[in-house]
Amino acid sequence: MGEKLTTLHALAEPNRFHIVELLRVGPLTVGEIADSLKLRQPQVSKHLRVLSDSGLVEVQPIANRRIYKLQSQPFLELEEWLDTFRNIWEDRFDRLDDYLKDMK
Amino acid sequence: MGEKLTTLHALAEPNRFHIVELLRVGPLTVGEIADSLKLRQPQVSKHLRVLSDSGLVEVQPIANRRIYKLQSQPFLELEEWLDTFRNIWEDRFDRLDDYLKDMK
DNA sequence: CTTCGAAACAAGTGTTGACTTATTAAAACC
DNA sequence: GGTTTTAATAAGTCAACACTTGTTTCGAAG
Repeated sequence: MGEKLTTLHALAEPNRFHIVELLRVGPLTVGEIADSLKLRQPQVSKHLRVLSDSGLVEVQPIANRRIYKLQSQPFLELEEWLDTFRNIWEDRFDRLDDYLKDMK
Repeated sequence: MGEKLTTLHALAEPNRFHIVELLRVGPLTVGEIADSLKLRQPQVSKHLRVLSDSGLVEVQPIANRRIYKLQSQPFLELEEWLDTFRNIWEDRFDRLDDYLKDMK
């Protein structure tokens, strides 16, 4: 799976998306996230696993707890990809007409 | 569901992602996409439905055929959202230290 | 060394959704 | 009007995955 697809897949799940929004304020532990989202701890761990595998999140174990924080790379790469579409919107001197001509 | 989530969900499926990559070259009919991806026509129609519902794609019916083309808005909105993270990477004068202090 | 707290791991359940084949709808052509 | 083509819709199957409860691991503290 391409890394862009992995990133998209990780972000597309509502609760994981919510976790990312929570983490943008600052690092959080598993328990804190579980409380916020009203999810059970194991499920939160699963979601964090997916986010971690996709590189969107990083763990830092402190004693008992594991502190999760956002990681910039996947976000930046996804934004780069979206940026490659800009050219398309701009120099679209309507290609649809050309297409229709070819069809005859 | 938020529109960002809808967009992410639509893009996160590998074949739909592939369809978007095909359409960036130019508009295509259902049949052309099905041939390219080696998928059956009904499945391609389903995928296009999802893309259309999310606003990523627009239809233009010409006689028998339906021509699909990309639509810029959802891409731009998603990029805007990603852009709001830039601040975070920059002014992160490591908040992790603060967090650890609070925990004691 | 026993207990307590936090979080990962295991196994099972239910739902979502990607695919299949078959059918229908609608436009073009004979 | 019947046939052909293109694509949407319907119904059913199967796999992926979000969630549950229960158990295990591991560090800290008594």
